[in-house]
Amino acid sequence: MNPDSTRLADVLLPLALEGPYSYRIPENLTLAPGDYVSVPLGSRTYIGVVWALHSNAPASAKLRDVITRYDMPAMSETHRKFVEWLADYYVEPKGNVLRMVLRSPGAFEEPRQQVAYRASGHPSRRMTPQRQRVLDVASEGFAMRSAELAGAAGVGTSVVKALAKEGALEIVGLPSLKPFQAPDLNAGGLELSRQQGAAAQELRAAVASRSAKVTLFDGVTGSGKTEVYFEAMATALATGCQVLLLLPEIALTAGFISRVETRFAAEPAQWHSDMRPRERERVWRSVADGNAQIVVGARSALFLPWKKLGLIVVDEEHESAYKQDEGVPYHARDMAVLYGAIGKFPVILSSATPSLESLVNADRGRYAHVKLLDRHGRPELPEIGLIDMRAAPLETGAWLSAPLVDTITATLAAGDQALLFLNRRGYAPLTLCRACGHRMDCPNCAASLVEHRFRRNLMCHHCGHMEPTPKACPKCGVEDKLVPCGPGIERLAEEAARRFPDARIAILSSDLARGIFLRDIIRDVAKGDYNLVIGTQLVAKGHHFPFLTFVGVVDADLALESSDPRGGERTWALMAQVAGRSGRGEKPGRALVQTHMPEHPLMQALKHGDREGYLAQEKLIRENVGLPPYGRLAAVIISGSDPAETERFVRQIASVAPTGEAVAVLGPAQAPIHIVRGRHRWRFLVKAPREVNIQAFIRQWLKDVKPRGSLQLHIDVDPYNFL
DNA sequence: AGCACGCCGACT
DNA sequence: GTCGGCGTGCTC
Repeated sequence: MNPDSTRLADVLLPLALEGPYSYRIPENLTLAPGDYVSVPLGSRTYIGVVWALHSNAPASAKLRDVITRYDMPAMSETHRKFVEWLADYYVEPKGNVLRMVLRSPGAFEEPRQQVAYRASGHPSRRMTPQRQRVLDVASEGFAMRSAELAGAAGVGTSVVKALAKEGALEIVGLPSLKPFQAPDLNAGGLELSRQQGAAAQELRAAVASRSAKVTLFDGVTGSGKTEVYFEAMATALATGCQVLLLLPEIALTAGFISRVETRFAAEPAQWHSDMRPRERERVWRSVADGNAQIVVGARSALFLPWKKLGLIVVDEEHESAYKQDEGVPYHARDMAVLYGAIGKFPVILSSATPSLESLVNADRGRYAHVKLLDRHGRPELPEIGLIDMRAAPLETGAWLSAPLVDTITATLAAGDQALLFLNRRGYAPLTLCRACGHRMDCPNCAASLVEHRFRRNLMCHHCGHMEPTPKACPKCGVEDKLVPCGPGIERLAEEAARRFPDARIAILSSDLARGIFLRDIIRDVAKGDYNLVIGTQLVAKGHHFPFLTFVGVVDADLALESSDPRGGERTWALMAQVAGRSGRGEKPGRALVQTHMPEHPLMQALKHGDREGYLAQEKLIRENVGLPPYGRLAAVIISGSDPAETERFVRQIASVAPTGEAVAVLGPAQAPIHIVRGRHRWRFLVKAPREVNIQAFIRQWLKDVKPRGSLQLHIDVDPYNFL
């Protein structure tokens, strides 16, 4: 017997499989753990990763052969461990996690040679003006692709083709994937203030320690955190490591990229959901072979096949956008910390309003804590005043109280810019029939439809269902009796136009009328073309409006009213960010907040700029009830299309829940929006002390539970919404 | 994720 | 009597 015939490779496949499958290694192949291979499975072939090598055949399996090994650097042991630990932490099949790594299928195909053209020096036999222009452009020396060349000469690609055929243009092969330039570590560093210099020194020291040290970098908006962590990145790059700068998807803007580019005199690799396959492939391969040294990316950039990652910076670490809620529900900030622990490299978490989780980790001494104050020596928040809405009666159809209106009038009169913030898209969140009382609800969800006047329709914010706004009530048929209830940003704009007829109003919302681009509006606002800005959540994120001196918050109670225990944390971060939009120029900023509960500790803390007091209170509440970060939490979510069948399944799961341990299983309860996309949703919450392995508990509980038919079961470890 | 096997409704 | 719906389960 040939001893080689017993060489086996365990290959992990990007499928919902718990573990790898074994394959025979053909004699002409040499494999090592981490190699990317293609293997047969059923009637198809898949790309997988060699997880282990061994020689003892599993008893039952009918083994097949590995087909090929891809000529690509192997996945590092650190990265493989990362996949395993992540799968384990989120109670997810390893193969599902691998699938997130193999998100660039093009990277495994033979790289197509790109064809470019250059003037050969031979003239064309039949010169035309078009041909002359193409040759003029082509003679400038750079080889260009046909579309670029034709575009620059203002002709069609057929002219280029014809010249190439004649020999007047010669074909050159371009390197199939353009390499990334190496960063220049000393390029565009700005002069740092003394404060910033000290913070940079601390971060550099953390990076230089080359250990799994996590630093919470806590700096006021406008304090120049970015420039400071750039220095830490330079330190890491100097040791020959790759650096990942994670941003919430929405913050990945051209403006931010150009700051990185200026600092390091090289365009960083970018990674986000909206990339073309070719660029995706380029970045994936460049990360694998180490050519891409700096990657600026959204959360999924964690899964790039890092050759030698040496630092992760998580900007805006408190952002809920880091929590993925489809597929594998991972939290990118937490997984960045996990990667650092496995790869033994530092991680920097940066925020002006850090999450309670990170702050408590800093308190416990698990994270280092570096603070940075405002450059102008301003307090953390601008002056925030409260308007007690119980004492400020509103006319029907109006949402702006007299003090708010007066302040805006004064602000505009002074030639300054004001912002009105309302975290609600559309015109009105609710539409009722005044004749019969019918409410316009989504046919697929247990939620009301939101009227959007710009788009002239009613829309469900949970499933995307849309229907034209009807004239007559669909229930009783009476016309013109449908009335909008409550404000959305579009309706607020209407009121503002009425009250401030001379204002130049800009509306910043994710759904605008067709043909209007958010980017253009944001630019014009920053230029001062508008003096009253009305916006939803997205105005809160990082835009710099130098002329803005006043912010009015129309309804500060929205997040607090929901019974989600994180409502307070969210409200604080949102208020701090929104209020922080004002006073970024020369003049100090001011904010007024409309609330029905001015005596609420959070509102009082906002008024007094007392973050520490608010945090102490919030920590106390969480600690008393054992919520994160003082306890562990996981949600078990069951959904199904048939209500009775779903409930039966839920009861069955409830009946096998282990009891009497330190772990509490709360529920089942219907989810807050109990029908979404026609699926009925229930949820259990599992609450455990920090020292308990909650994943093991859930695995044990659900090991024999099999959702059948339309039923689905999802496990969400560290759910973002507690309720 | 595919794809095949399997058991219940409307057709040549 | 068959064609085919997609529910279930397996793939090294």
